[in-house]
Parts: sequence; structure tokens; C-alpha cells
Amino acid sequence: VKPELSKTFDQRCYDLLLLIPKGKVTTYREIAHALGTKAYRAVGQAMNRNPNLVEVPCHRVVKSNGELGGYATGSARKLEFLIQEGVDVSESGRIDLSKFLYSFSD
DNA sequence: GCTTTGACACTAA
DNA sequence: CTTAGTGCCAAAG
Repeated sequence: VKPELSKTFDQRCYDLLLLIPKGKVTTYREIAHALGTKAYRAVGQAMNRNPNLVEVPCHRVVKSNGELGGYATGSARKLEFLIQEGVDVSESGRIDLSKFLYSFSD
């Protein structure tokens, strides 16, 4: 993927989110990596500020350890969305990244 | 332009 | 498995 440098960091994050196929998830780490930075937290900040939950599938972004992480309107919504898209979430609220992780490596 | 704020990650104990 | 501490970096105040 070739992020457009003219856009803001936040915008680039959103662009990457649009590449995530349905039924898959990615991690804050993967996004940061794809952008060539280690701003894991800044990625989360971008999501948190994202007012537009319908344009950007921010619910497909989880922590690198497989936990759900947070969500602007409540982590419960995030869980529902993921289940709805076919992602298996274990009882403890974890996702098997070896099966559902989408990488931006290209 | 410096300080604070986090939807995180990693290591060590 | 859990807790505690450190690092990270863009955006907002």
C-alpha cells in the first residue's frame, strides 16, 4: 500500500481501514507499521476522533494481542459488528489473529 | 510552541 | 495467568 503523504496521519489511517476486507480485522500495530511509524497510540487517537462511524469501519481494528480494544460508542457495539461480519470472538472476548488478521504488507 | 492526552505495544517480574 | 513500568507519536489544548 502506498499512503498519500499529502493527507494527515489520521486520514491515512482511515484509508487503510477501507482496505480491510469484511470478515477480517487488523491491529493498531499493523496500521502503524503500514504507515512506517510506531505511533500505535496515534492510530487509536485517529479512531477515537473519527466522528464518522459509517464511512470508516473502525470496528475492524483490534489490539495486537487479539483483544477487542476500545470503541467510541462502547466496546459492546464493536463486538456486535465483528460477530455480524463473521469474525469469531472467543468467550473471553478475544480474536484468533492467525485466522482473522489482515496485513497491509505489499 | 510547549504540555497533555490516549480505541496501544513491549518487556520484565 | 497478572501487574507495573517504559516507550511511542500525532493531534488537541
